[in-house]
Amino acid sequence: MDWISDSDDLKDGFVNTLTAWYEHHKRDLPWRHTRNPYLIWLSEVILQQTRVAQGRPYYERFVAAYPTVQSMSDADERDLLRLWQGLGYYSRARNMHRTAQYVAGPLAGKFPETYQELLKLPGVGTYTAAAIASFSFNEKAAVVDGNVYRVLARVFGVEADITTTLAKKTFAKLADQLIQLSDNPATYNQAIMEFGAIQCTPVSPDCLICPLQQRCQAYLTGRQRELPVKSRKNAVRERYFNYIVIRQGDRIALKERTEKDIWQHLYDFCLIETEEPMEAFRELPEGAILNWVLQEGILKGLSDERTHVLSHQRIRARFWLVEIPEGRNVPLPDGLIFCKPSDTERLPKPILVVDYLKSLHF
DNA sequence: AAATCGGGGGA
DNA sequence: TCCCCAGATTT
Repeated sequence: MDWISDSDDLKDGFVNTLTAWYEHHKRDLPWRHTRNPYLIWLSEVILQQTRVAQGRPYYERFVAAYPTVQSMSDADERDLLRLWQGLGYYSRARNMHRTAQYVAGPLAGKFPETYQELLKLPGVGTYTAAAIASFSFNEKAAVVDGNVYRVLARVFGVEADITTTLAKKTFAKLADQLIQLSDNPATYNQAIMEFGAIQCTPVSPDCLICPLQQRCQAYLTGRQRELPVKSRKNAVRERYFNYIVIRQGDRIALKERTEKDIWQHLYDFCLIETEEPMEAFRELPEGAILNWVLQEGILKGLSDERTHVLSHQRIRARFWLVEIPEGRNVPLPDGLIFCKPSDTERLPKPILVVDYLKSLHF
């Protein structure tokens, strides 16, 4: 009886080839020296939508600052955000803190050990749950990330649009079939992602020395550039940020961002957003308090327009530095608070603000 | 199902 | 420029 179909044979070769390839090509990365689920989880959250080269130094700093889930649970959330500064997608840091508190508290320090249980943690979705379940506990849970979409789409010639729900299910099913054939799901999951990151890259994959070359639908039909199929392109919104940087002595007025917008719980300056570039800030229809600040203050400088690009927004920012004379007691608008240099340094801020503050020292 | 959430780096 | 990165959550 033919209980192994051609298709299964192909898949088996794929799994074995990738696993063998990995043993010879894997990078030496810090989170590959442990099975500690806390450290694996920490690395995976940091690496969500983040390149290894960018995330690695953050991982090192987080491990040094918070070596255990208990220590992270005990941390001030602002300190976590400050350490996260520059990584982007800041809700990851807050979800990370919530998970740390949940594990350290109700779970008594014991990390969940199965895919289904891991999935319940804040900030842990299908990818991260599969990663922890396999890397730490060797569960046959298939990771499906950007690398996996690309490798599977090319090798197996899957033309489904990866932005659609149906395609996600198709890829997840294929990935699940594949990992069932593996003797070591932890290694296989690492292997397919590493292969996508190093060999089967988005642009100009290194097909000439590819061990899957003669089994790759994309290579055999010259469609490496067309696969995977990804339709949706992001509309970029234009925004104009006019920052009033209120300074008195060495203190600067900062404000926590609390609205439902980018950079939640990070700190920036007094912000006036406009639909068009603003030239004369003294004519703004704003609150009386701000007007008083602007009248009492002395305009010390106006920065060039800086463009800050996010995935869905292009922000044009200008910074108006307003000096309040020492000794004068000027009430600040809404949530603004004067911060001494050490506090300004300690608070989490968007890179746009960090860069401006650096330029201020000259 | 689609929108939203950062910042950086490679080609 | 454009693409996309060890995605998750909200709308």
